Amino acid sequence: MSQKPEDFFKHVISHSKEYGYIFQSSEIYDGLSAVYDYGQLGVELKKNIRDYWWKAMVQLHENIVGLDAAIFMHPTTWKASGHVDAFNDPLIDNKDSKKRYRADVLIEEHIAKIEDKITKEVEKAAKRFENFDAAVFLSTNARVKEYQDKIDAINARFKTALNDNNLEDVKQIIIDLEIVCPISGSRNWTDVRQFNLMFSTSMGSVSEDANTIYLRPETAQGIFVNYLNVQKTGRMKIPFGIAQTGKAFRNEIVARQFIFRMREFEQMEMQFFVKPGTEMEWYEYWKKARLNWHLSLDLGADKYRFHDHLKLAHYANAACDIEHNFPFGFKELEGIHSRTDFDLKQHEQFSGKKLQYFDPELNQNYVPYVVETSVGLDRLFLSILSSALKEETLEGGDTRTVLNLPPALAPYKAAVFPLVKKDGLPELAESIVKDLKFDFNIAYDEKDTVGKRYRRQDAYGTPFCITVDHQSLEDKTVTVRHRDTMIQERIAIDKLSTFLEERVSLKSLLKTL
RNA sequence: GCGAAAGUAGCUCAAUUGGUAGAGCUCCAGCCUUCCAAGCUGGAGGUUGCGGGUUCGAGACCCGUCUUUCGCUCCA
Repeated sequence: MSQKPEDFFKHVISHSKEYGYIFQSSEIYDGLSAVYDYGQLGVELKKNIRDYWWKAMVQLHENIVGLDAAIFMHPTTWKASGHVDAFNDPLIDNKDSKKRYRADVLIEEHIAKIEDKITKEVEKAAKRFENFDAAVFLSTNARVKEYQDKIDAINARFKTALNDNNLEDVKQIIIDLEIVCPISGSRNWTDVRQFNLMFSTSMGSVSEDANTIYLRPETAQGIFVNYLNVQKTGRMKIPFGIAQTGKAFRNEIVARQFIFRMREFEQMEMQFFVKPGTEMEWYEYWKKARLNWHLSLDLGADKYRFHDHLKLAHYANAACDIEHNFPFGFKELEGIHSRTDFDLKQHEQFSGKKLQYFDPELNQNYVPYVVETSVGLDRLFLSILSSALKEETLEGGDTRTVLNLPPALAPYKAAVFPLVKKDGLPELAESIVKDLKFDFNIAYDEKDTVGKRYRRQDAYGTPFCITVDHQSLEDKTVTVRHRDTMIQERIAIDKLSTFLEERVSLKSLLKTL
């Protein structure tokens, strides 16, 4: 398509709405920012993607089992995971440069500058004196002490301000320290605001007794807190995995790009528990396995790439993303992280419960290491929909809009048409629908010319159209028209079920893995 | 959150310097009976995102607000 990426993305969005894939939430009330609903076709596609992932992960791996943990979790969970601290960033804007900074980072950078001065003093002194003892110098030199006192004072004040949630004082610290914006060089700051990326609500009907609880910002913790339950009751032996799909919620400051970054979204995660020291092997294994899964959708190998994280999160010793080429460029689709034993250790510490595994081969206990695969279902949906949407120019200059969805994921597997709405053709067509509908989601349409109906199903992404004509009454065969090639072939009615099964079932897709 | 652009029927878009809100497609009911969106007849669908202001008169101008896309920012 000779469209600008931006225009193509708008086309994806309008197509999604026009054909019932995605609607904006609460649209009649002007919508809710960055929240979307899945329509009648969208819910089918989403369900099929989820099913394909689930079967590929759980059904095809005897050492992976499923879980469905609640969205609400004990508040301490989020202290242990680090989300309470990490998701509470005090932010401040410079009014002149319009740049936003984390207030704590600005203050820490200021402290770092003072520390540099100390280092320089030490270096100077080291050159001047023989037998220089840095430790003695640090504790005795007046200038160094002055610097150090300054640092301690700032730290103490900042810590108090944060603990008391005293954002005015955080701003005052920045003003008192005469911190300037690196871009504009000005001290024209806004107030400090706290952005809590976790949604909270209260549990219990009596408000005084109400406990603040959070809507989970990730599904992983539900797996970690249940890891021992599953291991014991499922008699799981390491290495083993726990898979889960479900909603997570993040109060993003900026949530945009259609369903790419939503405030409410669905994750599909698998946490794989391994013996410490073997995690890199498994990390490589899952990198390959997950990329392979994406490639099986046949949307084009050039649309995927790995992006290795150079800066690792506090919990990880290796991490990468599988990125997909969205209409707005390569962006993260799935993350594969080697999370070490960080999460389980944290939960051991905060809960006081042992979360260890007894390894019969080693005859010893240990906290397993975890390799995580985490994919956004909504992002996957968007990657498939935007890769599948095509505006084709046919011979003769005609254009058609077609969704080349992987057949196994398409909302409708086939559509059945009577060529004309008389002569008993609708009755025969309906009897075919009746027969197929137990195994496949089938559409029926008898309105408008058959060509128009074909194009309508192309826009839906239906891989096959089955047309009943007068010959069908004679010899019990029908025309099957292929979505992608538009080629037609004649098939016996009693062979339809097998024909579809081979081409549109999840089984056919799973076998390619 | 800052900046830019935009918001008119289900979709894509019109509407002279401010002067009666329209078209195509879609949809619905019928006619026609045709294997790739194109025939005929009729019909439905709108307080122009919302609220206020200027004006004799606002879809258009001004202010506010909501939503979307883009850039910056953020993304444990």
